[in-house]
Amino acid sequence: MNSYLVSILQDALGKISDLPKSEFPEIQIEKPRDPSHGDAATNIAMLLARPLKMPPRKIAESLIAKLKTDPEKVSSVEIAGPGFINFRFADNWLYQQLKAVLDAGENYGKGDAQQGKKVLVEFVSANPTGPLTVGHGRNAVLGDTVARLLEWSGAEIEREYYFNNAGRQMRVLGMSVHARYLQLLGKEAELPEGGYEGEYITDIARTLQDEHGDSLSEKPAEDDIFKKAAEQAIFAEIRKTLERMNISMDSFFNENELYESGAIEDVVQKLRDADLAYDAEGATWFKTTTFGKEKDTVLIKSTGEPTYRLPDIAYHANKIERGYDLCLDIFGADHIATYPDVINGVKSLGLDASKIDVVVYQFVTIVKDGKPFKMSTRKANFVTLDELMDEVGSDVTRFFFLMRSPDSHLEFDIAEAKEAGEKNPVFYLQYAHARICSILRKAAEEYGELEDDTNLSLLNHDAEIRLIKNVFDFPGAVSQSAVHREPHRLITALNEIAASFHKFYHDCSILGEERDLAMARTSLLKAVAQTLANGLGILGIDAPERM
RNA sequence: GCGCCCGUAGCUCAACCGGAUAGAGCAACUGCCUUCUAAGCAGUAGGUUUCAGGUUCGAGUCCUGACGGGCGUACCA
Repeated sequence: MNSYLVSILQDALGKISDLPKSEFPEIQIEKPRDPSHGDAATNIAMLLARPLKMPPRKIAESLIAKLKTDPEKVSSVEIAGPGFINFRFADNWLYQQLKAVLDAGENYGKGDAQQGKKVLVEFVSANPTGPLTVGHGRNAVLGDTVARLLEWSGAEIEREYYFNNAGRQMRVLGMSVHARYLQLLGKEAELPEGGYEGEYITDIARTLQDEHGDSLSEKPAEDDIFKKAAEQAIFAEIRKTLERMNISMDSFFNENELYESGAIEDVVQKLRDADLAYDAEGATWFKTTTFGKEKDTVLIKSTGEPTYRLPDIAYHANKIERGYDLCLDIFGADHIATYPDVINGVKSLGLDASKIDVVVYQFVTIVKDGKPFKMSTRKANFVTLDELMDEVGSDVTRFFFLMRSPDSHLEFDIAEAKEAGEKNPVFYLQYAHARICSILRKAAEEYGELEDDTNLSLLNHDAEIRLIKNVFDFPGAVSQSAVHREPHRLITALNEIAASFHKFYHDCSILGEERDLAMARTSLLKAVAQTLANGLGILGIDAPERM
């Protein structure tokens, strides 16, 4: 519809002015906030006021005089306010589109903006040092949902989890298990400096005890067996947690591969060749001052250990070399500072860094017992995602993380999510879907199955028209959410559909109505239920048939 | 100090690329179940969009500067 309006406006535009085509401002069609302003509006007359040196309303008048609208599509065109041109859609067009929604079914809302693109979404990527916490939840849910949105835009998606099982963190983790293991055997042992205090460490030690008795007691704390046991147990838990949240990874990428393949050394060498890396003070540096940073950045510490930036660069280079059209990273605001280094690193290797894009989300503030709660994996001060899902389920968990803009700090009130039961906004959507399903079941009993020749033009109640129009907003909401990587936009649109449905439910009945009308309304509700189900599906949330 | 994000109703947050009278939920108050699920609907109240300038037909949105909050700014990840 929008492209139709743009094309007839362009025609009319050509007739009223002799401006060269390149000077025309882009014709924007938007949906007015206030429904009394019609179904679509354009501000083109206002944009032309300056170049044409005419008052906007005058321009709008002459534009409309030349506008050839198809009465089957547009029922009225009006000038309003400072110079908006408002269009109202013809009812017949609405009915045709509604039919199209029903025909599209579970594909309704799919677009082709990313058709044929191969996209890698990397998210979660928590190192296996402990269970996933509520803090990781936003990353996990956001990443998965953005992936789903891109799938709905036609992209071919791969979900990847990047992790590092070497390094200091993991060493301390293994030593922590070792200490707990000795304690279980009744021996004196202390957690290492900065050790992991969580209960799960003892559980892992107990498993080792069950399998090996005391035969490991002479092993040094750094022995791989402790670390490996921890990694395996923790990863198993992480996978389970993700699965519970409806998240399924396609691949797990171990940072270690980058060392084994020589990719790390390769990066350093190439940077040296490009005169962007040098040795000083026992360390190897990346000349980030070349790119406008205040200081150069250490790539390899004087201990010989790389900083995380080096494998990050190698990893992103690896992703691009694997041939994706887009590599999307999901990370928290605390990692934003490293992003330019990675981009500059990748560029310096002669790769196309424009294929990398990033979704940054702001921190989650956990509110527990009415107070902000500081979490630390190491100190075992955390609420795990599993605990949260035990309380509220995965639907509520996902919804909470998605309902706010990624740019916005998210306050996650545990108590509120727990008691959320009836008040929880996710139920508003699910309830609408369940309510429709219930009606459809009863309508099928009373009137039999839908027939193809349903007379949709019987739908002319205000509540019906509003509902139809809201359903039409869905594909746009999906594509906008995908483009901006902001799932909350989709939630807003779904909320409006649900609200319009609940209003319809109140105003219009089906059972007891004359058959033709009942059938028409049943068709409408099928379209609404389908739309809600599609939308909830993108959010990874169940669309229940009964509640 | 510098960089990024944020500041909107009592609270948590929306507002599509700069559009028309800034919207929801929660909390408060008033109505609506003999009738397809009241996990709902309708209504009342609640705002100088932190402040001061600027840009223009038009600013919550863009620019500058204050103020307030978060996160960075490591040879930690």
